[in-house]
Amino acid sequence: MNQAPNLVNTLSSELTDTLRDAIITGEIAQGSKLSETKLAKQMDVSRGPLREAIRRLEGMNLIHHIPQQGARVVKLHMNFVLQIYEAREALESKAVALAAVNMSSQDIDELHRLIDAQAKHLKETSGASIPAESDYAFHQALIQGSKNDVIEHALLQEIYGLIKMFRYQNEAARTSSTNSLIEHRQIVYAIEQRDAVLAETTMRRHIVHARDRIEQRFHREHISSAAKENKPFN
Amino acid sequence: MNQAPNLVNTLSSELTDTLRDAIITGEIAQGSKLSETKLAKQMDVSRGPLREAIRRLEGMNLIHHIPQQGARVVKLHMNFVLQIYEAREALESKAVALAAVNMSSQDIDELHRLIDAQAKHLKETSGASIPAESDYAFHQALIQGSKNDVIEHALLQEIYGLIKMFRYQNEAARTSSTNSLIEHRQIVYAIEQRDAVLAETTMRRHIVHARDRIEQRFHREHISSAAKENKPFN
DNA sequence: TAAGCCCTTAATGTTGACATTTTCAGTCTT
DNA sequence: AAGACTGAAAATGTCAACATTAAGGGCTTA
Repeated sequence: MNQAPNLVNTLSSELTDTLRDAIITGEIAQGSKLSETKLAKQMDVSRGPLREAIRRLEGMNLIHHIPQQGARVVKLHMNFVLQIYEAREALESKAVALAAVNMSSQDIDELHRLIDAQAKHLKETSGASIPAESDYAFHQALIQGSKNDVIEHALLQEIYGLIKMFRYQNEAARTSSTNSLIEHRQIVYAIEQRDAVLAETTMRRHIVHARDRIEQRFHREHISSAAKENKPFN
Repeated sequence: MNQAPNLVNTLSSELTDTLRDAIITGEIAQGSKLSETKLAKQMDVSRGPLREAIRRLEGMNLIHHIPQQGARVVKLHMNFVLQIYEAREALESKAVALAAVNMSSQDIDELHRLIDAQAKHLKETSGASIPAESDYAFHQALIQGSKNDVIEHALLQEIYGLIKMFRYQNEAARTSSTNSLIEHRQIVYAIEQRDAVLAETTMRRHIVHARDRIEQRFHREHISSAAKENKPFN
């Protein structure tokens, strides 16, 4: 009598989620040290599960750990953010190319539902930006549509945590309105046509656009500053 | 009086390396369970550091862990291997495109040294295959030449462990002789010309070739077997 | 004989204490 | 006053024991 896919949350996995969210939202600041003893007291758990959570977050690129010195939250330098988007470009463009081949028609229907929800939201709020959660849901559906576990793991576990962190802590980095929706439609259209090359190209452009907006915004805000590469982004 | 970048190996990191090698070589078989209690006794350590090592290997995709049930070594199905190579294709082709822009001339000199060593080896052994270590060194130099930490991490921590595991446990999957060397030369040439597009295209072809050889070999060896996708590779 | 239940056993999850290393403040020396 | 040394305090690394959950064998029963 089991079968049920274990909703049982182990303490260590709960801690992972809690810390992950705290890092993404900036509740735990970039570059700040994660003291095991302090956190353990503060959250009223022992250090064992906490250490495991930290190891996992290390694997998610959210934390940098130095032996015998402890763990720190990563800092989102401009260069680092651009590197994140380069990795995302490589992986997610490949993901949609595979999705164009591997998605079922039910999977594609789901894409339409997600896009329609975005369109409805834009209409109702008359042109504001797409909610972050809705955008993630769309991209996640695409990524899972690739049916490639390795790419899915790399994107969802290693890349998207960083992207969420960056977007959450940078007001202006939220996905921009109608342009994104148009690009989303183009991607779904390409997948519907089972056109892997078109899907890949369109997604690549979608991400490069996002990357370019970030770069331009940074240059606008730090025009006269030297050594801009090593300055923290916000 | 320190500065020295800490050669001090913590026990948990030593365990990580030991287990990693044991998994890659097949000393610990694919799909077999990693019992914490048994391993701890066997290696004469406590379970704490061992658990951390297992978490890290989990992040490297070498181990699959199910809460309350334990950890198992991954199985290299054909489909999984092909997925690994698809992820590698996406990431490493982007890596060399970036390397063509970002590598210093000293970095490129190093590439030449690595290739010359391969050529020398082929000459001396008259056409045998390039040693695995030499091939890894070359690809690692390229990847690090991208100067992109995210891509580097994804490839070196998540992908290459699996590739080494696959190659080590499949005699015939070793890199094949002179063709590879030619392709290596072409990649270095493209980087020297600072031609990102050419470098990317050449690397993509290099990896697709490897992937195709794997697929063909599998089909040759399992012609009449149904459900070949879910059969373990070796 | 096969299916289901119970109980024993063993494994994973968690905790608190101990060991070792790092950090840092205070002192001393030049 | 600047720098190096010393020692106390705190942090990370490690260990062994406890708690809880899953796994396996034997029994009963249909």
